[in-house]
Amino acid sequence: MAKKLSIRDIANELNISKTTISFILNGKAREKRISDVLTEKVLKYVAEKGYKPNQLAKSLSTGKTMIIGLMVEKISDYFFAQMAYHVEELAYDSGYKILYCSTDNDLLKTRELISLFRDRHVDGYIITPPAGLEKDVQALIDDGLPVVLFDRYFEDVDSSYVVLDNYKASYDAVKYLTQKQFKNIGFIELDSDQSQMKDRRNGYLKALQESDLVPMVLRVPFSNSPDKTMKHLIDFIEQNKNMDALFFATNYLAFEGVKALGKLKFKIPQDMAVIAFDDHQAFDIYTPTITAVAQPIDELAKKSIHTLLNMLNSQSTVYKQEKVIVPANLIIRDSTEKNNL
Amino acid sequence: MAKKLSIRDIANELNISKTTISFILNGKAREKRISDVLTEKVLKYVAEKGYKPNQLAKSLSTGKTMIIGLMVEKISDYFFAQMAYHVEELAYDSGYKILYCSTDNDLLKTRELISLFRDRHVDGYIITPPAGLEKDVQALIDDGLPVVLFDRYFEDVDSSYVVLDNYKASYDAVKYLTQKQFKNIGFIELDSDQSQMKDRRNGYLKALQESDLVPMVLRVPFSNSPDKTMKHLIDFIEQNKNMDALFFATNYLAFEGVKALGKLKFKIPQDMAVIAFDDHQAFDIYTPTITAVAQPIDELAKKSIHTLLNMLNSQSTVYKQEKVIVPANLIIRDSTEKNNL
DNA sequence: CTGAAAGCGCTTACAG
DNA sequence: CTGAAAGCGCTTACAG
Repeated sequence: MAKKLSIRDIANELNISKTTISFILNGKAREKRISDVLTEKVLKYVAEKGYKPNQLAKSLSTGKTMIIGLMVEKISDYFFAQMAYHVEELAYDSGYKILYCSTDNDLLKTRELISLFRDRHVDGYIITPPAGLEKDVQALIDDGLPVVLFDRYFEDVDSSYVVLDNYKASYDAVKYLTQKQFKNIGFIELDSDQSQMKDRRNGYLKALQESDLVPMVLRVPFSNSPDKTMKHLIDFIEQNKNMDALFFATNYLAFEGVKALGKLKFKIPQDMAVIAFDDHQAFDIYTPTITAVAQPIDELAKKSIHTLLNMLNSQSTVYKQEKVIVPANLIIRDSTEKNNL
Repeated sequence: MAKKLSIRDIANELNISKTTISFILNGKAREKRISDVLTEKVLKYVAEKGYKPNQLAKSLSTGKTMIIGLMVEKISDYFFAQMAYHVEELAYDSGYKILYCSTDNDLLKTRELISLFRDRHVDGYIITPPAGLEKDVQALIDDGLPVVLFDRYFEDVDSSYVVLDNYKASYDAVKYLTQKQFKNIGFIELDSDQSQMKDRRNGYLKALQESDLVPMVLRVPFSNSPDKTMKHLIDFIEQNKNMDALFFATNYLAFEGVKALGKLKFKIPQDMAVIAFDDHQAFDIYTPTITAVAQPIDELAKKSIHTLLNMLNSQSTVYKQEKVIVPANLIIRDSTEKNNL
């Protein structure tokens, strides 16, 4: 490999100092009152030779890496994959690159990953935190590192975050069902106390309460195999014969639920209406199409990056911690439209 | 932020040289014949203080960043998202981190991204190259940088790659249809001359030829809107009334195709059998379930990382370029099983 | 067994 | 207007 050109080589070649070149390359020629002639000459030479400064050296001396650490629950999940795509695009537009990792919602793994990212001096963090990460997030903030939590937040930590309005989204979805005259609405959620789940549950409960309806809730253990989840679902459906609608707290649960309903020979929506939280491509092609609470992922990504960039561009390291709550869209499809049949 | 401990601080504190500490930290204590007592002392101190070496400084002096550049077509696509997840896991196991980006299959964008990754001195590359990237891949190889192409390859470039056996997978899928007595099998592909598409098309043509059947091929322009794609599909289906089976070269096309068939009131598989290339979660829950050619993504990811790690661990920078071809699995579901009805 | 010193390739406070 | 020098925090060839 042809040895890469360094700033020193250029300095020698052009018989000027590294300092001058560095100033010119960093757009400080004017500020440092370097002659236009010299500036031109250096810029021309650099363009000709295709010189690119070594970012490692630059980072070591400035302390900035221009890298954002993106820690999502699982990059392969539809929601996080979309998020990653949008975040990447916006970050690159601002000159930042993305180092990513999946936490698998595992506390110890996440701690390890934060430590790795710190060793690499990433400039800022976008994190979907697993339960129990409060102290670690606080530690990042205390150390003056820009952090934006995403998808969920901690009530006890004063951090920036960008989340969906899970409570209202869930409330609206259930309200829609009650308006459609469904009376026995089951809720199927993950066994998790993270904010996003809690808010979804509370929205459901609130909407039922307003109509004097009785809650029926199934909590599916987090780390269940698909088979076990299926069994839980089937039991739940069979034990609540009077149910006429099911609200699933995640799209994954909805997939399993729809399969379970199929096995039990339930017709959707005649025998059971279905709404899923978190939209998915597949909901639009399935027959019947599935009504879903859609998260505006591009919007969530945009707000996350903007919030982070604001912190990165701030002079102080005591950041204003911004809380951003984004409304969801209820996308009505066939799985709730009994009357259209 | 509490100033981070550096190797120099430790040297001062312990009254020994940075050299000695560096040797101990890098596991060269034995080799450098440093006393066990001193080694212990240093290790203990470091553990106590939670000292972590600055990776930037380390990278600058060793020239290794322990970062792999992952350049996929689009991180949000199911296939690439899965790939990213598996690659990440395996890379982290070997101490590597992942810097990722989406090429959008855009040649200029990809060139720009390679340049950015080079500036950051990533140690190796996994790339799903867009058409036209031959010279750039060759340049990386010539400069002694480890590169593994993924999902597609260039016939004219002697590079490592890991790809599916697209030709055989496609041939087998069509062969399956002919054995099922389908006689008029249409093929719907993207208008692309990249290796993966070409191999899929050729496998289809070969299988038809062996049964003396007539090809019917629709090429959908790459950058079409969904609406336009839909129109192409509907026209194609209407103009070929005799078709009894459709083979889609990508899962995205299959989604659109299934929608189109729905609009035209075709029943699957009675009026039209369907096979999709590249499996998708949704194919298993759709009614009827969709037969698909599945790519073993974990296997592809594993081979890619292993191939790259072999190069990274090699002494020489003139690497043996490995070509890995992975077989696909035909997953038979309801959309091809007329006789079961 | 251990350390002083040079080097990786940048930036920037300071001096003139 | 421009440059010599110190510094970022590591590694390692060399010397003893």
